[in-house]
Amino acid sequence: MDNREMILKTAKSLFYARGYDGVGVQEIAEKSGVTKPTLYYYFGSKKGLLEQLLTRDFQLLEAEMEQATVYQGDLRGTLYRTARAFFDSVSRDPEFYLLLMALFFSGRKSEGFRTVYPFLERYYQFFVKIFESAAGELGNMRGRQNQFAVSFTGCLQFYLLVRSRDTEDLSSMQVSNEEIEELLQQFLYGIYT
Amino acid sequence: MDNREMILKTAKSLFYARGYDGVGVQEIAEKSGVTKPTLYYYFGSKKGLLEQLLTRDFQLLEAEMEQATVYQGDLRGTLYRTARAFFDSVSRDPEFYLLLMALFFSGRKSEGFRTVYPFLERYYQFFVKIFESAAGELGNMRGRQNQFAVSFTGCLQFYLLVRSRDTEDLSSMQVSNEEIEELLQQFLYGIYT
DNA sequence: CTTTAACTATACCGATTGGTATACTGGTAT
DNA sequence: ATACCAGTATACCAATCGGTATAGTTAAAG
Repeated sequence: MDNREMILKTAKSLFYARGYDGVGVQEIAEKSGVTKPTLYYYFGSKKGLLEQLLTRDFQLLEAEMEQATVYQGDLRGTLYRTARAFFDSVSRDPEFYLLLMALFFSGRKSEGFRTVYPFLERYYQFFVKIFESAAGELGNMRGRQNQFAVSFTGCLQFYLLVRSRDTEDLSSMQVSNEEIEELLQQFLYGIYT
Repeated sequence: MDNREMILKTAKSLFYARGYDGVGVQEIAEKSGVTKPTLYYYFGSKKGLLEQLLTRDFQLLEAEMEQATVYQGDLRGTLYRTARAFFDSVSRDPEFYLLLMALFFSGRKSEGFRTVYPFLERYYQFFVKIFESAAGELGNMRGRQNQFAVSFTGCLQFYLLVRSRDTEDLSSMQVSNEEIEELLQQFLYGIYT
């Protein structure tokens, strides 16, 4: 693995564990086996490092979401594929996903938040698009696409969160098809089923 | 307002805006109109400051949740009161609530997370309790209390989150009774209603 | 009048922060 | 042979980090 790659990998892991502001450039360089000027040669600044990290890992995430969220006349099926893609993405790289969440919830005026915001905004649009496409199936939405998108992502997020609460080993954070079905059932028909 | 109070207030506001790790003790002291030793006299450490801040503001939050979550033979009513109390708490002190979220999602090995975790664990139990009390109404839960609690809090959280995304002015983050009814409807009976 | 305790300021600590000036390396193109 | 260039290391910068030793200052209690 070349130095650039090594730095990105180390940074992701450290940012995940102790937060963007909690980790110094010095430590990232050391644990990557390089010196600071090398890091600054590639990334220019600490913010630049985060940006390139996000840009790279978001490409995978978006590519998967792109094809999972294609509406094929069946809301439930689309949501299922989306949820499946979502959980797969996360279990492939849990550190990255939890880093995203941390950055999203960090202070609105922090560098971390401002850097991650445009990425997450685009990501969120995939979910909105699903419900917009399903307008025929859902009847008059009265602008509720956003509410649906929010509560669906909310379900996914928090399902994951509680999972990660118990399991210290993130790599085993697999979500089964049956669990997705249950989650979907509740989302579509409520808890009285 | 005395110094201690002033420090707590300033710290909350700064931690909210730029994150626990993103704010130095120096700045908190300065903006509170005191010097660092004064701050350390009262709180002992930066972590101590955060702890006392959480302890104080959590008392209000818990007191409200305590009475809102009392089950009175009616799940929907209980959830309604809980949601109402939740949104009221948040709109009374949005900075505090968003600080909680930020800390919760911050790296598992960060000081901020470790400090806030026990508080949030207790908070979450209020939601679990609701669904446990409603066992008679919901039939065999097959251990799904947690899943319900998670997805309910998830709905609340993300409803709020998207609200706060658009409105820069947090103080106007009021959620109407009608909105709560809609949210509840969806949670209980799904989106096909 | 003095002791005590709560509180606050001056001035400092070593360590770390993000970032850089400068020089050097190895390989490649002319 | 030489000029160039991507990449790397040594050594440094001012500023800030969390935290503290010490010396007041103030007001109430004995």
